Amino acid sequence: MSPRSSKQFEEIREQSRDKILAAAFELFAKKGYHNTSISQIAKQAGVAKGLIYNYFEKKEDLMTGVVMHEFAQGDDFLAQVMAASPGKDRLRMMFELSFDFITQNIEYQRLMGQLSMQLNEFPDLMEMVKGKYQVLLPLLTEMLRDAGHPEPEKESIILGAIMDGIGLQYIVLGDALAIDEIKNDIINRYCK
Amino acid sequence: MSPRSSKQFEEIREQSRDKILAAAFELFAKKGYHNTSISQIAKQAGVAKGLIYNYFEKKEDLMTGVVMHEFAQGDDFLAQVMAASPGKDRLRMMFELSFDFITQNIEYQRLMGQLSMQLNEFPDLMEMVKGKYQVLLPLLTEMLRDAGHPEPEKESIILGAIMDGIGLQYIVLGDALAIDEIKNDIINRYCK
Amino acid sequence: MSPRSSKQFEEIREQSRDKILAAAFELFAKKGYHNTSISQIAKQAGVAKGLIYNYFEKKEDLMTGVVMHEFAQGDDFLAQVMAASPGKDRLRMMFELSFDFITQNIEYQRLMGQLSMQLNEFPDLMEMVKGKYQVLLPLLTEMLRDAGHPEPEKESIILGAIMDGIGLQYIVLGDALAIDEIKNDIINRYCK
Amino acid sequence: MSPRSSKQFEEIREQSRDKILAAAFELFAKKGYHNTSISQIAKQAGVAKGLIYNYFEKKEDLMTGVVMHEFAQGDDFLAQVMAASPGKDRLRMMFELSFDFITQNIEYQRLMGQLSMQLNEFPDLMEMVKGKYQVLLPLLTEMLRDAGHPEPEKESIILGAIMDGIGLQYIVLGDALAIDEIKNDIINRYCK
DNA sequence: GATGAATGAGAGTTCATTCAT
DNA sequence: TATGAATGAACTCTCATTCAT
Repeated sequence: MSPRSSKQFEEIREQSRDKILAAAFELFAKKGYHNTSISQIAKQAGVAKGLIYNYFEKKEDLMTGVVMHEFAQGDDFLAQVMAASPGKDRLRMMFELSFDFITQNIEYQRLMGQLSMQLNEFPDLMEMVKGKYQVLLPLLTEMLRDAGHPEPEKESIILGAIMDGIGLQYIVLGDALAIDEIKNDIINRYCK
Repeated sequence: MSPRSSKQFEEIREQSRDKILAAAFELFAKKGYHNTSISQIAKQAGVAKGLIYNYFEKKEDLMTGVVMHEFAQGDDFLAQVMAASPGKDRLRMMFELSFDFITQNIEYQRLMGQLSMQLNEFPDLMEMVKGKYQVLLPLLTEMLRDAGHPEPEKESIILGAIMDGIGLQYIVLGDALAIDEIKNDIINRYCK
Repeated sequence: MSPRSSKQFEEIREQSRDKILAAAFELFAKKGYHNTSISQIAKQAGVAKGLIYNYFEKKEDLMTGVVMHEFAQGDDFLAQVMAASPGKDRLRMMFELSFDFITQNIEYQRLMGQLSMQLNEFPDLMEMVKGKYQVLLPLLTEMLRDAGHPEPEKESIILGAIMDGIGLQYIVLGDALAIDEIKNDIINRYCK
Repeated sequence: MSPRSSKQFEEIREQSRDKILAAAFELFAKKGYHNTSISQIAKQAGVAKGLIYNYFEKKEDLMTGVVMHEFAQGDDFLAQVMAASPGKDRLRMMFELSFDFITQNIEYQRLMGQLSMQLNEFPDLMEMVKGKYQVLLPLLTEMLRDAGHPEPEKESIILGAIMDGIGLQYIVLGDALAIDEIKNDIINRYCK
């Protein structure tokens, strides 16, 4: 009957929090934020409705939590890209991983897409998303410069738009979009 | 005394329907479909809540109605593009109008963006949107061919993605996106 | 362009009123009073919704109108019974017509049934229905007396209950009720 | 501190459910199903409107719940009848209890009456009501046979109709129906 | 007499949030 | 920490009724 150590509590908290975030992510992405109820998230997470409010003050905070959690995993993505040697190799690696991501994490895409269209609803996230763009764009510029592109500043903007546009179209068209051919085309263009 | 003629009734109906559609469009775009209530639309349109149901069976039908109404105006866009002489001129015209549209009809962009992220919620519109893409892509291919591009099929897909991506980024970043420079860059690339 | 005579107006009024009453009767009986909307009645009657309010102040009055109209036709029923010669013949005629009525006018039965269960909702009709009972019961007593029954007062009450009960059961059970056998049994009992 | 045990929850649930059912029963019987709103039931039960939907998915299910609850109590009635010794005594007991029931549970009568007139609206209940009839009729036949009636099959049908008819008339006429005299008459007829 | 667009109160229902345990 | 019963505001949708024509 000894009281649990604060470390044990911490672990329990983290486990519950993760279960809730995972459930929320899946449901928000699949059915949309407004079509997902707290009850459904609780059921999916296997916890009681009330518990969610121990970790998140409002439903909106759940969305914020989910997005931040997913963003954190975006760092893995970046790390993998950066692990490749600078130049065309790294650029190719970036494309490979990006196209894999687009096709395999369509849930994530959809969630971010919803978010982007409704950023005024989630003011906390607005800055975070904008910041993400401001961070990624220079990295992309650098990759292009390393790969020998003559106008890396201009090109990075265009390339960023291309990748966003492909993600968007994949959400809408699904496999009706010949994404493998597009991928090859893009790699040929930028990595010779 | 005598009842209104059916033509009179038709006019009245059209006016009311238009008021409702305009209000719904504005609110759906600004606040999102689920964040917009029928009451708000009614108030914005200056009609009673119940009247909306004389024209649209369900809230979902309002969304469908709005999108179809906006799509119809997309035909004007196309007509203007086609009015330019084939070749680089037409391509340039397309870019000019597209960038104008992106910056001036951000409401429309936002509505379409939301729709794309939530297409499974509006099955009627799903097909319409896909169909739109299938129609526009070949036109774009043709314009590129007329403009002397060596690989118009491949390029049209990339160009489509670019334009979608720019629209998406403009929604998120707003004027933080240097859209005029992008426009000039694009025009230089494709129209020499 | 001569003004219509008041007699012509009267005819038009009566036609419209009858169409409305017929539609209301059918729908009230089939779907129930509360499940029938004025719009549905108007459509079924082939008139505009507003016209109904030229003839009936409120929806409730429509119910009253329908019931009174149907009651009036109950007089035909009575007349037919009375046309038979007094005694067992008349009683038999009453049974024949009653059972025919039960099986053929189930709509009417259902309407009256609803009404009976909800009389407090239609105070105007309350007295009318009670009055009907007070009128029919003595007639039944008389028929039984003419047919030679030893205790016609008591028996008429029982017989009235029997007929009401059979009607009720027929509404619920439909053809699962062996109504022909019951009819024969009853006729044997009362008409030797 | 610690959450309530599931047994505690169950008790709470049962109490609330009963309050709601009791309120719904009273209001449905008095004012009719369609004239009773969920708000009124909630107020009468002393709970919030939303709570009702923790226990019943739809308003229709409330009706089903009410009827099943009342039916269950009908078993008590049967048990009491069966407690009397077979033969005329049991039959007399059945009459005594039935007439008591008719005059004392007019709410129940009215509810069942409404239900019968609107069975197509409650398909779940339809079968239950028919089943009830199929069960009770043979019991009645048996009682008549035990009481020495020469034609118990035929008579049970007539007797069932009589009792139904009396109940119906009592709903409509109330105390204008000389129900005590009828009761004595019936008992004299069937129990010598 | 006849039309149907318009109104708005009120219905059934959902759901984020609270709270006693 | 964890539970789920309870709340009530807000939602979508219906419909009796009105009224200008």
